[in-house]
Amino acid sequence: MARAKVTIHDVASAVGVHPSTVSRVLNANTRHMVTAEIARKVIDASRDLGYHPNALAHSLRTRRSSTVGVLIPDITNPVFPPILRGIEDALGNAGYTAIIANTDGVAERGAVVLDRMLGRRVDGLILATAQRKDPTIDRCIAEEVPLVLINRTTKNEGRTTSVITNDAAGINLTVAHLAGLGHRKIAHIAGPLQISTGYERHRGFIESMTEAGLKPDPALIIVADAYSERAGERAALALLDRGKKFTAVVAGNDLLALGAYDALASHRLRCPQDVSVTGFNDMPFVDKVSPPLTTVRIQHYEMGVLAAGALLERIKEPTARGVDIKLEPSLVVRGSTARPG
Amino acid sequence: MARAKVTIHDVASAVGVHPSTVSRVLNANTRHMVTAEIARKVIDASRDLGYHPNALAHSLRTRRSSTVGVLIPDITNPVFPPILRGIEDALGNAGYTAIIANTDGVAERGAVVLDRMLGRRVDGLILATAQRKDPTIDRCIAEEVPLVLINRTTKNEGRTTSVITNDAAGINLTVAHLAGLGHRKIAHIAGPLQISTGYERHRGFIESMTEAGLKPDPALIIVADAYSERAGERAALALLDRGKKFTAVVAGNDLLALGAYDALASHRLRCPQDVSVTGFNDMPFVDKVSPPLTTVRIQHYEMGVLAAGALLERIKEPTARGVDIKLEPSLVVRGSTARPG
DNA sequence: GGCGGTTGTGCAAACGATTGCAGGGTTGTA
DNA sequence: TACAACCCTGCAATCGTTTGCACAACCGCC
Repeated sequence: MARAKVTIHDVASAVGVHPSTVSRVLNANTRHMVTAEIARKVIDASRDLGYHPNALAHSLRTRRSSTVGVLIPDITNPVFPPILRGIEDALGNAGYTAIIANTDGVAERGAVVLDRMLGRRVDGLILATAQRKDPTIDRCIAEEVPLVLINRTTKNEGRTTSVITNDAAGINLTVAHLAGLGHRKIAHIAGPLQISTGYERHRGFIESMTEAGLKPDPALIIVADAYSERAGERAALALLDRGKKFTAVVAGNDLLALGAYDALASHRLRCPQDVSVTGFNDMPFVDKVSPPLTTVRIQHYEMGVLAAGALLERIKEPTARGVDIKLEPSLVVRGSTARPG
Repeated sequence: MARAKVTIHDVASAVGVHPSTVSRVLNANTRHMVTAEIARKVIDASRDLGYHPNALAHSLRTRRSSTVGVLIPDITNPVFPPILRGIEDALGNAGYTAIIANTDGVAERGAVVLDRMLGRRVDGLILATAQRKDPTIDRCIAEEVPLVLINRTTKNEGRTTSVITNDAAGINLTVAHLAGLGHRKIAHIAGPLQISTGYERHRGFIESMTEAGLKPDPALIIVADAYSERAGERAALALLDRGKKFTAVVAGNDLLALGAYDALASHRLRCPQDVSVTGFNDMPFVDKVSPPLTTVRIQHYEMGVLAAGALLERIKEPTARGVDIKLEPSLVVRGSTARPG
């Protein structure tokens, strides 16, 4: 009842003190300024009246909203929920609230979403949408909003903080695994190269092949236009159309790998007997697909927690130089890779 | 630059008018109050200065935050992302922002999260966490916060609005399908009965069995203690332990079904040759598991959109009587069901 | 030319909190 | 007893908008 109404004034007049006194009592680090007895009365009264502080008024006055914005491409992509969960848990513990928005990877949508967040006076931002060259990021830097990039990073040297995976190392694990099984003709379905993960994994692929004593064949490398099953299927079909034989395909992420499954099936190729496939991310349920996907495990939840922590740091210390936290991935071998027929 | 600073006052003094005039210009439905020429000047100036309205101040004054809270059990459960996407898309179009929080289904966490949301003065709430008897809901009703339940509903007659699936009808589809294949000994792994989905699907199971001319056998019905894979596995194992034979199991949702997969496998039972399995929700990627899961498809995204729409209605018309929107599910037959051996 | 009716703008009080400053009361010391 | 040093509490301004009200200027009309 009446929750909408009771303010600090009501509590004040109930106790018979000035609103500022109530404020001081309710504020942990000014409470010592007021007599214990009055403090108790105030606390009792605010409980009895059902007082709940108005965060809006608080934020307006203090210029801190205890809110951070999180931009992701699409919550429907299974990589993100665990990351978000990590972010929310860590922020929640610190008394912060996350506002999440989907951009679908289109810059224009990102801009309006960003506007909305800045309008809400978020204290900081976590971006999972970074492109290697990214106007959204430039804008944030210009506006001096504390910023942390997650999962993907950008070209900006030292101007941002990021929490990412060692993508090249991850790909190296897959290539080494496949080479160890005896594969020599290994294809690569790369993610979009304007995204750091696509770029780095592609670079890692070429390096790892060379390292393994294999020549990366340009005819066996194709770049998908998005991180989605459909894009993966299209890319794999295009690869098959080229007619160049291969016994394994390293996909830029799990969705692309699942798309490749479909393409192979439509060509009556069996996985792993005819073609081995690897993914990247170890997103939920890829252990249950058929065949269970061999993939690179990244630390979703931890990335979220670390990113949130890093952001809170930056909010406290906005001038600190950006750091790059790089987590090491691991290989999870399942049923989608085998010796070449 | 300097975004933090420029306010309506700055724009006003730049143009040489009073702040209230600027406010009127920037507010679509008061703009007609001011001369076209001045309006143009104000608009130009606010663009040039890079003015962005402070949503906090706006909300404080108008008592509308254009924000709604969304409570879900766990974003990591794949049913929710599509629902959330629907909610966010619909809210976004209306200029509203969603704040999402996970409760893990524990009432206490729900209470603190709710506090936080009310503190932020959300204009309304969407709950996907409803229990059949739910203190959170009672509190919302008491506080007169516009409320919409999604996916799960509650006992409160007519006091709430909800957007749910016809759960009993969905289960009926699976039972009819299995009965049609020739199954007679059909088991049921129910979801928690304090949740409406668990309750309704359980009720639907019993009805459908009777309808199909089969006697529901209490020894073949077990209630899982959560909607999770592990709970599904435990329940299925317990069922197997009872030693009573069955040739099909109707699971309360997809996660329980996947857990049942594991339990069957550990008993060297093949699906669907030895035991058929059905799920509920048709969550993403269950078409890719092995065997592809026969399940009940619900309209995730649409539920989200409808719930958001209904909430916006209620915000506009808070006294309107609650309605219950019930969406019809459909059966998707895949590889996990077959004629009994 | 005076008068009622628009029209457009300014004024100032909100919205609900926080906080620097001032003042009244108490205590301790000389 | 007087004075300095505290310790509490109240006062009032402020955060950035919105909005009811007052008021001045203008219009047309008789």
